[in-house]
Amino acid sequence: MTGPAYAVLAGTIRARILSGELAPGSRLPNEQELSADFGVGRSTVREALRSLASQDLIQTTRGVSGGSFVSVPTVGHLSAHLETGVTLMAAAERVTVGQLMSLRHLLEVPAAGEAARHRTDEQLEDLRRAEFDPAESTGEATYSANQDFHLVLLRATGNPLLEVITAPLFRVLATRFGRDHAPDGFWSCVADDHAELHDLVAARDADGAITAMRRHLDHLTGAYLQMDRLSRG
Amino acid sequence: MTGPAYAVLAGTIRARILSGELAPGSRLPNEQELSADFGVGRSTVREALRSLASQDLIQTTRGVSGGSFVSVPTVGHLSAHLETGVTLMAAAERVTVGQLMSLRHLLEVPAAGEAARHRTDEQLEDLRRAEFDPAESTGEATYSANQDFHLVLLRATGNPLLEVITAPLFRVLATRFGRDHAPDGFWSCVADDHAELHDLVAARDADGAITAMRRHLDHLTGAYLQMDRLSRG
DNA sequence: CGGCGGCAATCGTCTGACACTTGGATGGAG
DNA sequence: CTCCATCCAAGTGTCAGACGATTGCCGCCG
Repeated sequence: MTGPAYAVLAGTIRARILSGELAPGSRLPNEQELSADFGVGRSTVREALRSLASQDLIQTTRGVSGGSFVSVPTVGHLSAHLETGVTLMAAAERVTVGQLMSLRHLLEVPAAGEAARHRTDEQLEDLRRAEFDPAESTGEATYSANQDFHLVLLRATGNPLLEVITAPLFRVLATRFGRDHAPDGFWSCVADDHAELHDLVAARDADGAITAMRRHLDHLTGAYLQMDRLSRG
Repeated sequence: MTGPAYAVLAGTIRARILSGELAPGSRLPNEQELSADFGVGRSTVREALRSLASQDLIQTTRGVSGGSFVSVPTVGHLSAHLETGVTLMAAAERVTVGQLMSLRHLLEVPAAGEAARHRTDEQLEDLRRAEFDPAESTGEATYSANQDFHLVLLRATGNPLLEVITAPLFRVLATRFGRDHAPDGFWSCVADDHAELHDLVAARDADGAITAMRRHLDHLTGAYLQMDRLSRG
């Protein structure tokens, strides 16, 4: 094993978690024991634990019943990590707006069909709540509701990975363009598209939802590309 | 600000990186300065830095020219994080083999078409190198080459996000089923599919590549599902 | 029986010290 | 003048010890 002791230790524990030797929910030895077991100082142990914690592999609590517990990363955790990574890659111009939207097409168009087929009544209700009236709400609320609509639709497919992967993509786009001045009629067009999608999902019309989503994403792509050109001069 | 000091500090620095205030490549103050600036001990600073480092937001080196430098996460970093997350979600049975393969379909089938359109001669050569002869190589080598073939194909699309997202999916499947006993003729079928895909990409036949990839993934799905049923009894 | 205070376990934080790594500066040999 | 070995300075890496903060439990007292 090479590298600093904290990295070696983190790698060792990490491997034990990944291999299932340390089951989710189980408790790691306390910091003094780890320190003694591996023959390193407690600071070194703590640095290794911080490393694991920031990857959501463990969770640490204080108090008499405290300690470090193996935790299963949630959809939200994974999604958040992916979002920061994609944000930075986009900022470094290694990823373009067109590439982001192209991936959304690949994922969200079939997802709309799946959602139309598998949605529950409760999910349909969630979808309705995520609609908005562009004439009444402020920019902040519309921009948040816009994300929610797509999020709920992804969730209704029943495949959690779809949400993990796709949510970061549109969150990156939304935080980048949410504040900019959108073209005239953009938000009302979005609201119309969402309403249409809602109705098609309600009717379980998978083919219709697929077509509508494709058109909706085409609208978004056009608007985003236009805003992107403007912001770059 | 709530929570432990190391978390607050990590969040503060993290926000400065995400906002662009700390540019990629720039150097953070050394640990003593950070300690003084934020009024915390050096151990606390170090725990915050380990946290950021394990998210690939900074990179720390030793020596006189050492320190912590803001770093842009690479495709490999992101991909690796996603892989561990998906591995754990799959282990916790929150994600099924079918769902993993369904996502591969969504992403890799169109990717094959894109690769056929945009591939360079060099990438075609990489693709050829990633083929294998099931009669000659051992299980270990075939299993690694199988991954490489799909990886190279994704890379040839020119969209780095496609690789980031898709590579973890098939790596998870490969590490899970790579050691198991595959059905008779599985590997030679895979080799034939790869050879066919290579030829279609060479001929820049996008539609053909799409069809071939769809069939190839159908083969894989069948084999994986069968192995999955066996391993569960 | 219920509230309340102490108690123990554990993490959180600070201080100070020293070892290790690295790259440049220095100085002598050829 | 060039080249190589050596020393030095700036950082991170690691350890030991101490004390504070938090939390849940247990026993005491009303």
